[in-house]
Amino acid sequence: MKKTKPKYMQIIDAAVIVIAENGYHQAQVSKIAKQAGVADGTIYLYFKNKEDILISLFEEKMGSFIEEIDQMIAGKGTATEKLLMMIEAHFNLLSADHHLAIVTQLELRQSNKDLRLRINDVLKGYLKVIDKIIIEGKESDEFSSDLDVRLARQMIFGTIDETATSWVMNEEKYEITKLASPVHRLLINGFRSR
Amino acid sequence: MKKTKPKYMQIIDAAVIVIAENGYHQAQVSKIAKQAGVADGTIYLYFKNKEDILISLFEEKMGSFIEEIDQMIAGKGTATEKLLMMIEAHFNLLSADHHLAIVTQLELRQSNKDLRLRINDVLKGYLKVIDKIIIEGKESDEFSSDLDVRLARQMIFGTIDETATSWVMNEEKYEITKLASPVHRLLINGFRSR
Amino acid sequence: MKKTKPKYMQIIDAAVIVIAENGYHQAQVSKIAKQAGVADGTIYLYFKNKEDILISLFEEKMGSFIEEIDQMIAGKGTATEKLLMMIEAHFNLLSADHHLAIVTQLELRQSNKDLRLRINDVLKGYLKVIDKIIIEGKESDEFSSDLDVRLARQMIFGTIDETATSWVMNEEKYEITKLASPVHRLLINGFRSR
Amino acid sequence: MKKTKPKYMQIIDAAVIVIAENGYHQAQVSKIAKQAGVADGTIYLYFKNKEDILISLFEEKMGSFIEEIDQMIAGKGTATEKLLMMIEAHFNLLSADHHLAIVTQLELRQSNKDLRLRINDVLKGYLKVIDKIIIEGKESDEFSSDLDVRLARQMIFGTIDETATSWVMNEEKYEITKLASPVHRLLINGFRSR
DNA sequence: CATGAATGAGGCTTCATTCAT
DNA sequence: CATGAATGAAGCCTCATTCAT
Repeated sequence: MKKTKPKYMQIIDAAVIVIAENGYHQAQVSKIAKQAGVADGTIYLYFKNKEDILISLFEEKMGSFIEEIDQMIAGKGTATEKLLMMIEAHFNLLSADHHLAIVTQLELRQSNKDLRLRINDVLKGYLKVIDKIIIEGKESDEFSSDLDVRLARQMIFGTIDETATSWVMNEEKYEITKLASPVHRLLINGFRSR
Repeated sequence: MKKTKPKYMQIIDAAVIVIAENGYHQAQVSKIAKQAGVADGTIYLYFKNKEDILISLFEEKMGSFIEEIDQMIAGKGTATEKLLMMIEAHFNLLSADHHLAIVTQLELRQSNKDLRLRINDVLKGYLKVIDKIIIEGKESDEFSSDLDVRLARQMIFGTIDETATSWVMNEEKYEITKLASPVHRLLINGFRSR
Repeated sequence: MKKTKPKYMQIIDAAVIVIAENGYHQAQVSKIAKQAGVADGTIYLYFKNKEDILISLFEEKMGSFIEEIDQMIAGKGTATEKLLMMIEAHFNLLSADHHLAIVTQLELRQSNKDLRLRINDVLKGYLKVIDKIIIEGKESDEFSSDLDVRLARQMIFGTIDETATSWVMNEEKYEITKLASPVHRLLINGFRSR
Repeated sequence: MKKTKPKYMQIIDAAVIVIAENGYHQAQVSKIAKQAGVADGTIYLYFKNKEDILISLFEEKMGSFIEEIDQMIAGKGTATEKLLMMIEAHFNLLSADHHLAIVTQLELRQSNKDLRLRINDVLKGYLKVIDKIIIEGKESDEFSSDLDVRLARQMIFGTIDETATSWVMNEEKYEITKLASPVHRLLINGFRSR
């Protein structure tokens, strides 16, 4: 509904820019409104409150990304190949959108516990995709049959996330996209049945 | 110096409890003072400002932990064994101190960028310990000679951190200490030369 | 700009009253807001901070006074007559506004060095007006040709200021406006060429 | 009594230095104590409270100055000569003690109304000396018989004070002692019977 | 739909003073 | 006499949200 109105995405995109350039705690509603070219009050016609902007931001940006991933890896290829595709897609996304990388890896983590719980809800979709790959890998005997799915998922997500955060913190001095393959190899090595 | 005065640690311990029980943004100085059993102003005889309490908290708790780890793994054992000791020590620390686990895994991450940079300085000591183990493992041929140290470090740290955060977020429903061994095995599998 | 908005002067007038009645150090922002009939936060829509209220107060009240004086004495009359007009205008201003007299002669002097420097900037305009009169008097030979302008200025300003301060400190028990003429005579006697 | 103890003057001298170098509002009791080489608490063995230090400071420094003046001008000379001696003594005092000049002309004026009233009590002794000179001058017919004593006193004090304050504000760039004679001449011109 | 002026709660920090040693 | 660690009251300012226009 609201989401089809042009100002909805306009405000979210403004929020990404403002947060990336000013930091989470300096991203006042009035600043986002000015960046979006609307009045402060207009924000509240599209979002319940400030937290709602941030949740929606994460849902729109990461939610659509997760769906893409899900479709991208549907059917074709082995679990090993799918994992590579996923990591590559993840690193490509961050590499392509400088502002979004800063916001998701650094700034949004400063949000309070409530907001982080809501963000985790969105991430659960991502974790499910990871779980699907792991289970598929175990069934196809690519991965060890006694591989603990939760641990493997935490390893994959933790490694990708830490790699991405380090890269952003180092001011993106190197090409993160080139890390997809070696990261993938390390993970697969750990999971492989032998 | 300051650190030998009993009130210094008294205030830090109070801060851990107050932050864990009320959350980062609800941890007012007055609350910490009351918990420590001192007057508000007394805090400022031992700490420059509120941020200084939090930095000191992290330095005292994690800094000493890192030193312990460093000494614990000095000399004895293979890199593989040392990595296990480190993971066990990390999980034991969090498991033994419920409040500290919440503070370091969840609450302190809400701090602003300045504080997080200072926290990262402390963590660098931890990352150095990890690096030492990795390099030792490569030299002893336990780990693959073409293992990228930075990637391996990010994999180790990311996996441990994500495992710990998930555990805290799940309200510590399971024994995280039991995860040390399987986490270790997964990591070693990934690094092993073959 | 701001200055045309009614609340701007409303807040400044409130500040004069609150400072006069409570003293400089007891003039909290919340008290000024209440006196002005606005919320505390509204103050900060019109002033950068508390100091800005006080500077603006002085600029508005004295600044406009100085401009008035400047225009009043433009052209018409001798230097001697102009000096009288100036002294009368000054005493009339204080006499007409009890609160303002207290604020400018007693309370605002308690401000810190920064604020006092800003206040001095405003006063420089007044000193320039005085200087103009002195120079004119010297040129017209009303005043001695070897009269030191700086000294004469300090004598005029010092005498007026001390007279006013004494009057306020004596709780305005006598009519200060009646002092304009004798003060003027004394000063002119001192300056006269003979 | 207390005043004969060496630490009494030690603390007052420390206060002058601390206030001159840090400003009135940055002259904390602890800073004065450190400068005096005593413990904070020791201050309160010699002074009732902080205000008492400042009043005592003014009493000791200006009080003794006023007594000196009073004796210096006793008997000898005309009123005109006495006025010159007084102005010279005043300017010499400020010129000889840089710190004291800053404290009395700039910093102590920031004190609250109560303290300033107490300071005025001390100054009354000075004003009495001035009054004596004026009355003597009127009786000897040096000054006009219809000279208003209060106005003349305010003129003398206001001029001296403004001259001194301007000199301190201009960072004492010129020799204030050289101004005694011309200031004196201007005042005498104003008062002279003719 | 859109505006933007107005609201008002809430917390970190300073520093004069005390008093047990 | 002297110390100095401890006290605790008190205020400026920010910014998410509302609502009259």
